[in-house]
Amino acid sequence: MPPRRRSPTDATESRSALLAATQRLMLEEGYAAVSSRRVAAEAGVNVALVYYYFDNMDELFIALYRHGAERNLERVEQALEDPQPLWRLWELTYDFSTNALAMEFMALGNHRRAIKAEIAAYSRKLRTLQIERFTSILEGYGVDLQRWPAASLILVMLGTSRFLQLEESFDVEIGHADTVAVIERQIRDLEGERQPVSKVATISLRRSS
Amino acid sequence: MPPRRRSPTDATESRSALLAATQRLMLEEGYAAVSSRRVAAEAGVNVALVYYYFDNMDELFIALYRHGAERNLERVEQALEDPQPLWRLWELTYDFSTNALAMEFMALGNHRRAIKAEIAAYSRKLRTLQIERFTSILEGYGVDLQRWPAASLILVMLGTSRFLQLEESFDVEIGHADTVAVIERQIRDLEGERQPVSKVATISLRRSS
DNA sequence: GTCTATAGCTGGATAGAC
DNA sequence: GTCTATCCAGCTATAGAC
Repeated sequence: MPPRRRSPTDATESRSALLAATQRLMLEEGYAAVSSRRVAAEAGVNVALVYYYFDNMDELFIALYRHGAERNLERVEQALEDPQPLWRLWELTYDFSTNALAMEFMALGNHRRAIKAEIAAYSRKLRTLQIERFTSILEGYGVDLQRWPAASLILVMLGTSRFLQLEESFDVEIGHADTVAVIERQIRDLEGERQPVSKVATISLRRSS
Repeated sequence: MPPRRRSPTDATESRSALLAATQRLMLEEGYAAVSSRRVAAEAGVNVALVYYYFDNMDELFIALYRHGAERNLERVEQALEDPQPLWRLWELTYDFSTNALAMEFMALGNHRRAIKAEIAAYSRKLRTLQIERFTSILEGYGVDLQRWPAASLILVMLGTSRFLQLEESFDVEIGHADTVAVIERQIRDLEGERQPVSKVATISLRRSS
């Protein structure tokens, strides 16, 4: 393919195009494929613009991470307002693209300090929120929190779904259906049959803010 | 540091040195740090030797993966012979270096076909073995396998421990102690207090082969 | 804001001497 | 088996014209 040229009228969309291209590349070819040249070509933009909009490649990654993190936090908050927060959490973490991107960032953060710090800060914030809210939700369900602390249920769900997805991206699916069935049965025991996302929740969220 | 020179007498240890250096680099700095030049320097060996012993970098990675995979398979088989196989599986997957390396390989395999295929093949083989053996082990414990298929217990354990470790490598540990406590309580319910690795198991394994 | 041009580095891989 | 030398590609980042 020839590099996509933007129409001359789309002004300072370049920054967004670079972010979008970075995400696309990370998902399709892994973070190692994201070089200034490739991301620029993919965005249909000149290489030098990468350094005009971002101090360096790390900053580009961090900008993308923050953007995704904010969106994800909003989705989690919305899920927590839903009448079936466990079902929503499960759906959220079983969403492929979110998860795959998170994995790429973790692999990337593994050897880049600035990115590592960013991920750690966000993860702590998110986890704290999840535990706090699920503690009262599960209490409402009559769960014995001494035996089953909210943190343990959340981490088991997150860990399992991430692991299943990781394996699935390698076309390994042995035992997955059994595992999903067990987890969904446990959720059903607490929240009943899964219902579609409640629109009421979104409205009440708006009302309360 | 100056590159470590080997004593002139150590003959064809170069190959092993390269493999060891690759593993060290992957663990300490991530797979992206493994270049032919760096791995050669780290092993105290000339760059050209990398291509003498391995067709290309992918083959070097695959050779290292196979070596680790074989060793791991042996350890799993030994764990399955132990009187407390669940405890042993838990310990094995909660071992840091095994896990960290596996993660690096997965990130690497994510965008290198040859490596991806290697990981997939090994994972399927390992999972099949684990499910087969744990099905009869759990049956012996009186577990209701309809409600709790062996695969689901194994995958939840593996997924959770991997996730906890991943987070811990980012210094995020919120809720981890609670989660570990819950899982270890469940194991204790089935296998009693954790005992040190049984030597008898190793002997009986030898006898039966 | 966008581009060209370029410096300076690191990478994979090979040819050929010893 | 081991080494030197080398080719060529791709990368980050900057200077400076427009």
